[in-house]
Amino acid sequence: MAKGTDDTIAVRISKALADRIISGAIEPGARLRQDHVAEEFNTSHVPVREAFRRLEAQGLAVSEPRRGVRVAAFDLGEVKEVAEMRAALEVLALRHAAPHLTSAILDLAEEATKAGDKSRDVRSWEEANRAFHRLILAPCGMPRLLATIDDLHAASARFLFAAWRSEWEARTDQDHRAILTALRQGNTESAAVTLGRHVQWIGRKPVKTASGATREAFAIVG
Amino acid sequence: MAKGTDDTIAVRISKALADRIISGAIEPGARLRQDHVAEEFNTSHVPVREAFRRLEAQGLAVSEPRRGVRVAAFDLGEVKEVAEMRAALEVLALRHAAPHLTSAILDLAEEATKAGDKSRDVRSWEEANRAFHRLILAPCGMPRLLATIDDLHAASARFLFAAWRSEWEARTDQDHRAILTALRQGNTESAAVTLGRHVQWIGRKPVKTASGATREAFAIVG
DNA sequence: AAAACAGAAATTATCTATAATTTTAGATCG
DNA sequence: CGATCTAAAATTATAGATAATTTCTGTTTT
Repeated sequence: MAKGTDDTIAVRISKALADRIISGAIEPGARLRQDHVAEEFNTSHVPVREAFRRLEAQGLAVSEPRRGVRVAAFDLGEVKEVAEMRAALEVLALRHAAPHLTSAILDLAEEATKAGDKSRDVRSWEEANRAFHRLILAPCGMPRLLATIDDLHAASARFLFAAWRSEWEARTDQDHRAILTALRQGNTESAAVTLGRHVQWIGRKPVKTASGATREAFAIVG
Repeated sequence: MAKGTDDTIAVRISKALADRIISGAIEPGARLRQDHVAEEFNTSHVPVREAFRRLEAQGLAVSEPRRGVRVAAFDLGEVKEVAEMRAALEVLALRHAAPHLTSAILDLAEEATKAGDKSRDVRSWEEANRAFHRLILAPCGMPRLLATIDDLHAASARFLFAAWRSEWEARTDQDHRAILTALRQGNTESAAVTLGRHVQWIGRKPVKTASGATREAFAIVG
C-alpha cells in the first residue's frame, strides 16, 4: 500500500485518520482535536484542518463551525442508504466496464474472490472484496463515478468493522463466482442484476454493547 | 438565498468561488491563487486553502501538490458521466421519495416547471429546474444521496452555462409535466423511467471559440 | 439536592511570518 | 536564431502566535 511520501502532509494525515475511523479505532461521535492530532503528527494545525475537510468530504467526519469536528455517527438507515447507492452506481459502472473486460482482468478478479474465501479475519476479507469490485469496475473509465464508489466502499468497510469487530467465519462467495461466470459468457445483464442484488445484502449480527446488553449490528457484506 | 453570515469564512469563500466557477466567470483550467483570493476577501490564505479543499471535493477544482489548484476542466465524456450518474441516483431517490410526496409538494413542483418554461435566460431556467428536481427528490430522506445529487447538479449547471453562455430560448418542459402526472396517479415506475431518460438528454449547440471557429458544445438540459 | 451561574481551561478559527518549491524572465552558449 | 542554464520573482505549504468561542468545573442559590 503506497504510503505516498510525496503526498502533502494534509493528505498523509487524512489517510491515517481515515484508516483509524474505518477500522473503528476511533469511535463514532468521538471528537477529533486539531492540536492533539497536530502534535501526534509533528505538524501545525493548518494541515490538520485540511485533512479534516477531506474526511468531511468522504463522509467520515462531520464538522460544526466553532465546535470542531467529530467522527461521523451512523445507523441502520445509513447502512441501507450506502448499500442502495452502491447498487445503483456499481451496476452503472459494470455496464460500461463490461465491454472492456479482458480475461486477464477476470482471472485477477477470481484470484481476489479466492483470497476472500480463504480470509480468516474481517480485515483481509474486506481488502479482497474491495479488490474484486475495483477490478471489474475500473475499466468503465469514468473517474468521477469510480471516486464516488470508492467513498461508498470506505463507508461500507466502516459498517463492517463496527459489526464484526473480531470474529469472522470464512464463507464462500457464490455471488462473485456467478458474476464472473456471467461476464465470461458475455452476459452483462445477468452480471449487473446479480451485482445489484449482491451489494444490497445486509448481514446481521448480535454484538455486545458496552453496557453488557446485546443489540443487533448491521453491515453490507458484499 | 441565505448568505449564511454565521458560516465560517472558508465556507463563505468556497460558496462564492463555486458560484463563479459554475457560472463560467472563471474559465476551466484557470489557476486559483491563494494570495489573490485571500486579498480579495480580506483574509489570510488559511481559510482560502480550506475553501479550495471544499471545491476539490465537489469536483469543481483540481489540486496538484505544490503547484496549486486550478478550475477543473471538463469534456463531453464528463458531461455524459454526470448525466448517467444523475439518472441512476435521481431514479433511486425518486423511488424512495414517491411514497412521501404530498399534493402540496407536487403543486410546488408544478410552479417550478412553469417558472422554468417562462425563463428568458439560462440562469433562471437552471434555478427553476434545480428547484423542481430537489422538490420531488428531497422527501426520500437519504441525506448522503441528496448531497451527492446536489454536487452533480452543480456540475450540470456548469456544463449548461458553458454552452449557453448568453442566448436561451424558452421551451416547454414536457418531461417535467409527464413526471408530475405519473406521480399524481401514483405511477411511480413510469415517473422513474421518464426521469431517468429526462436527465440523460444532452443538448447540443454550436458555439464560437476564441479563435473564431465554431465547435459544438454539450450540456445536460434536464 | 437540583439547577443556575461564573470563572477558568481548553479548543477552534484566524492572522502574521518563514521556509521550500515552482514558475518566469533574462542571459549565455551552441 | 533557438535551446539551455541561471537567478529572481511569485507562489505554495507549513509554523508559530493571537483572538474569540466553547466547554468544563466548582460554587452558590433556591
